[in-house]
Amino acid sequence: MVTIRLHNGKTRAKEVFTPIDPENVRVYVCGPTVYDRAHLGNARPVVVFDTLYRLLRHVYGGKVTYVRNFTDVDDKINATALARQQAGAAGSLEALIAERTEETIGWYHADMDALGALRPDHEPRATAYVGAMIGMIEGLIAKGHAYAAEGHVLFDVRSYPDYGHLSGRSVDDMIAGARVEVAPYKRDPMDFVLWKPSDENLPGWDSPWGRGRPGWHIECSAMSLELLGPSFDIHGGGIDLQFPHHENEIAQSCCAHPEADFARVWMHNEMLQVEGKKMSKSLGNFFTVRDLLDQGVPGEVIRLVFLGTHYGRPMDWTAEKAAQAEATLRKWRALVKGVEASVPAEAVIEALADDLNTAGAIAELHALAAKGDAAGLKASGQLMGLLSEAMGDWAEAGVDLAPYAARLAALREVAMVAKDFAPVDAMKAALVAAGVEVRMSKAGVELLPGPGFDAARLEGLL
RNA sequence: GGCGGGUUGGCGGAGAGGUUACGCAGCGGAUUGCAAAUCCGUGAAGAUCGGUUCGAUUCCGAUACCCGCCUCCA
Repeated sequence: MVTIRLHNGKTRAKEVFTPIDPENVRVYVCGPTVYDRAHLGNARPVVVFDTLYRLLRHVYGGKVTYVRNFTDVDDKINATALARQQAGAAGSLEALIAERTEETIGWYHADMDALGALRPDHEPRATAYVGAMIGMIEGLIAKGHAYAAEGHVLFDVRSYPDYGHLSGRSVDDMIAGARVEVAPYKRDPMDFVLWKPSDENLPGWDSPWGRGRPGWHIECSAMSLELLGPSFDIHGGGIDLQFPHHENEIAQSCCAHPEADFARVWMHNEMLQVEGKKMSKSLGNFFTVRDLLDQGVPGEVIRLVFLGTHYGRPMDWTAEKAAQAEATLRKWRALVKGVEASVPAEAVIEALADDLNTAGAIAELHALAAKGDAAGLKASGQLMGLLSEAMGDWAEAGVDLAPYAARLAALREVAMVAKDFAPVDAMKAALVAAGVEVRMSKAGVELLPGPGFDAARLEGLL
């Protein structure tokens, strides 16, 4: 059995990973709020934890349960639906909200599929678990960890001494530096909402505290409990969620089930950056996965760029990296074409097992390519979600280049005798201009589609 | 202000207390009608200042700069 080591954010140390139940390794990752297209930053945790999922499945023989939720209760979704209704869209607010979340989930699936991310075993929607959330909130009130006030239910952070442990903060420090306005009904400024009232313009569910909707944090606590139980192995998400979201999840879940561990290992991916800054709408450096795909950047290329940097470090997205990744993948794809995958290389598995050292694993892929082990390269790449048949269409020419190769070879034969290479060079230049890589040797002529290949520009070359 | 992360060769980016990361680019060579591709070889590093050590880029401390969180942004 391969020893997996993971950096545990709870202990701030790299630890040997030992599953609670090797027959069912359980992972929960915070998924998207489905109000709009996923931006490139949203894709990083997807690729990171997809790679973890693939590794765990490889090591534990597929006995892994991976849950990633959809947050479909959110004020931004409500706002979109309300705006559509006010613009004259037909249907109830609930129906318009459902329409919005449905289309967004569809986009999300399409975009993440393009990155080679496997679908998780469960993708729960928060709206389907409101009953479980209400039950959990009732339990917290009964245990003295939460209180109702003015239609809200709040978590009492002072009732949980470990509050702040994950993010390394003390409640007193947080209050000192807090910039939030404190609602008058809070017992402590850091108390957070478990349930809040909804007016008639907002979706709501009946509860012991009146018609309302759940707070964000309780959603993940309830869904992980329902699908994975009170103790599970790994909880993942972006580092920006560490506080307050994950801190609050821990408080809720550990207070509701003090006998259990909740998540044993916490993994956080660092932020994706563009030009050295976090991607955000306010900075104007914002673009979606779909934008890149539409620009012709293949999902496989995006994935390889992501895997080039360790998940725990900030990663800068640049066009230069995309170009290099594309060139690398073209080379590898040419090498593994038509080859049957064997088994993933030991060195690749070792690298991945070392806290998901994907950059190290890529170095091993280069080593396999240099050795000419195409079968091992293919299998190893596929373990990392690369080099699959399904993702490879972008690297294909889409047209048969053989006739062009034959034509060029014929011109060359003539030129060799006539000592006039002008016609050969002219055709070669045209092919290169169309993005074709031209390889001539004693053995003959070989043509391959290269970066920026454009079949339309082959017109008239035969 | 509080908390956390980072600073590696021209660029990207890892591991390791002492031995080549790796990729791209560069340089030299083989090969080629010329190229491309490929192959062989090769130079180049660890923010600054201290400390521990026989030895640190790797451990510890300080300084500088960068980034993130503290706002339901992954």
